Amino acid sequence: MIETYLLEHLVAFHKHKTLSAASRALNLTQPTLTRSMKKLEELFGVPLFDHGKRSLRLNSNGLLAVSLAENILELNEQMVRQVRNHDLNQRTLRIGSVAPGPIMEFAPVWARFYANMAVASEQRPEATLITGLHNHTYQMIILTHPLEDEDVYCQCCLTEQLYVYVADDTPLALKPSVSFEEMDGYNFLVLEGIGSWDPIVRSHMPNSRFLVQSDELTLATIAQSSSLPSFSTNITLNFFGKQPHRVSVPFSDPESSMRFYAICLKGNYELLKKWFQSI
Amino acid sequence: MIETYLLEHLVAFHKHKTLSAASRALNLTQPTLTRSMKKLEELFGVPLFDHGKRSLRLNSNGLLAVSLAENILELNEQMVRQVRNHDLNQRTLRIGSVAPGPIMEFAPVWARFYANMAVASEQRPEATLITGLHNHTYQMIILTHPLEDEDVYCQCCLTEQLYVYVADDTPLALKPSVSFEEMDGYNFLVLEGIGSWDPIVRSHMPNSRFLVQSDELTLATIAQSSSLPSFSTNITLNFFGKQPHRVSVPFSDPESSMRFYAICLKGNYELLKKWFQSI
DNA sequence: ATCACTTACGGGTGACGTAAAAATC
DNA sequence: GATTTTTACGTCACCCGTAAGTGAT
Repeated sequence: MIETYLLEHLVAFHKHKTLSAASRALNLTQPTLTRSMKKLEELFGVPLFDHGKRSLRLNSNGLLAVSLAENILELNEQMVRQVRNHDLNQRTLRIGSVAPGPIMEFAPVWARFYANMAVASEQRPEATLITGLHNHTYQMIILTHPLEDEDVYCQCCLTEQLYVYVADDTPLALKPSVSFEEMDGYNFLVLEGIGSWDPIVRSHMPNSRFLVQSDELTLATIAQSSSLPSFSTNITLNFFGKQPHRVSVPFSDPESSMRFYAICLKGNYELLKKWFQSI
Repeated sequence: MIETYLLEHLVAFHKHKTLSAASRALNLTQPTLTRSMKKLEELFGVPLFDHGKRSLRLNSNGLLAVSLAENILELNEQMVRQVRNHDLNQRTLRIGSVAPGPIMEFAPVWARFYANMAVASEQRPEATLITGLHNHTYQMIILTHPLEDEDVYCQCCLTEQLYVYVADDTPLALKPSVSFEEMDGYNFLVLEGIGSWDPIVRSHMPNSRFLVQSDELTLATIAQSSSLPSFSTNITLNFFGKQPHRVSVPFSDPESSMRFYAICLKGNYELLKKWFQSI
C-alpha cells in the first residue's frame, strides 16, 4: 500500500514538470522528491521514469500511475469533506414549514429542546419539503395535512386561527366574528410570505386586493395611519404582540382555522421524540 | 490529506471490532492504534468514535469514514496492480493468429527482433482477435484478409500453399498437382488446430473424412504405417522438416493458397515497424 | 482476574534538509 | 554559469513498542 504523501509528490512532479519546481510548490527540497520518486518505483516494482542525467520524465507507467493517483487524492479530499459535512448535518436540526406560524411558535421551543444542536428552520413549498424530507435535507417538515406514508411519523402540533386585524374605532371591531363573505371586497395589508394562508384568503375573498408588505414594521406603520384592515392569528399576536388601537376579530368560516402536522422519517423519531411528547 | 496507513488502521478497527483484535491482525500493538485513531479524529476534525472507558465504537461519522476509506484503499491496491500490469503489457508482445502457419514461420523472427520483450503468440478465432486488438489484448493479429478500419495498419506478410502429403510409392506422388475435386472422398489425417484451413478443406472435399490427431508425433507415426494422405504446406515443411518416403503434391485450386495479413493499431505501428519493414 | 482502552516514555526507522558533485543547457 | 538531478550525511520527527494505569466485566 502506497502512502498518500508519495502520491502527492508524484502528482506534483507531473504538474510542475521538474522536481525542483514541484519541491518549491510543496515547500520541500529537491533531494526529498528524488528519494520519494525512487521509493515510488520501488513500491510499484516497475520503472516509472526515464532517468536522464539532467532530466526526469514520467514514462508510460508513470503517466498511468499519476492519473490513478490523482483520482485517489481527489477521493481522499472528498472523504474529509464528506465526513465533516456529515458531522455538521448531524449537529443541525433542519426543519421546514409551509407557513411561518409554526416557526414563530416553536423556534424558541426547539432552541431550548435541542440546545446542543444548531436549529435551522425555513419556509418552503410543500413539494420541496416532502422531497427534502426523504433525501434527508430536513429532519422534520410541517404541513397543513397529515402525510400517508409507511416510513413517516406524523403528529398534529398546532392550530392557527385567522383574524381580521382592524382599528378599534371601526364598526367591524365590535363584531364577535366575521365571515370571508362579509369581508370580500375589502383591501388588506398583508405580510409577505404567509405561505399556506395565501391561497385561502385569495380564493375566499376574490374581490379583495392584497397589498403585500415585505416586513412587519412597514406594515404596522402603514396600518396605524390608514383604515386598511390586515390579518392576525393567535400565533402572530403572541409573536409580535398586540398593536395599540387595533382589535382582532375572528373569521367564522372553518377554513380560517388551520391545523399543522409535524412529520419526520421514523428513523429520526428518536431524535425528535422529546419535543413530540411535549406537545 | 490523510495517510494511507491511518486508513488501514481505521478499516482494520472496523473489521475486527476492537483495537486489540485489530492490532493483532496488523501485527501492531494496541497503543499504536489508540494513537492512530486519535490522529484520525484530529485530521478529520470531527469525532469519529464513542469513547467508552472500556470500549471504543465508531459513531455515525466514523462509519461513513470507514466506508469511504475502504474505497480508497481498494483503489490504492488496484492502482499498483494496474501499473504493474501495464508495465508487463509493455514488455510482452502479444500476437494472435487465425492459423498456426504464421506463428510457426515468424515466432523465431519475432523472438530475434524483440529480444528485450516476451513474445506471446496464440491461435484464436477471428472474432476474438479483432475485439482483442481493439482492447489492447493483442498488439498484432494475423487474419486471412485485410481489415478495413481507419485506425489500423495492415500488411500482407505471408502466403501458405496447401499440399497433399502422401507416400512416395503411390500413383498420386507422381502428379505435378491435384485438385480438391480429385481428392474428394479420400480420408485424411489432419493435425488438430489448423484454424482457417479447416473450413476450406471440409467444404471443398465434402465426401472426405478428416481424422484429427492431437499432436504431430502421433500423426507422423500413423502416417508412416498407413496409406492415408495428410496435409502439408510450405510452412509446415519448413517447420517440421520433410518426412522420409513422403512427397508433397500441391493443390491446384486457388483456395489452396492462403494469404495472411498482419494487422496492428496505428498506435502500435512504431513498435512493430522494424518487423513490418523486414518482410 | 481479565480484558480493553489510555497515558507516558523511550527507541529506531525514515522523512527531510544541507552540502556538494555531476551533467546538461 | 545557471539549472536540474543525484549522492552523501546529519538531524529530527514520528511511528511504534514497552510499561504502567484506569475502568468495566
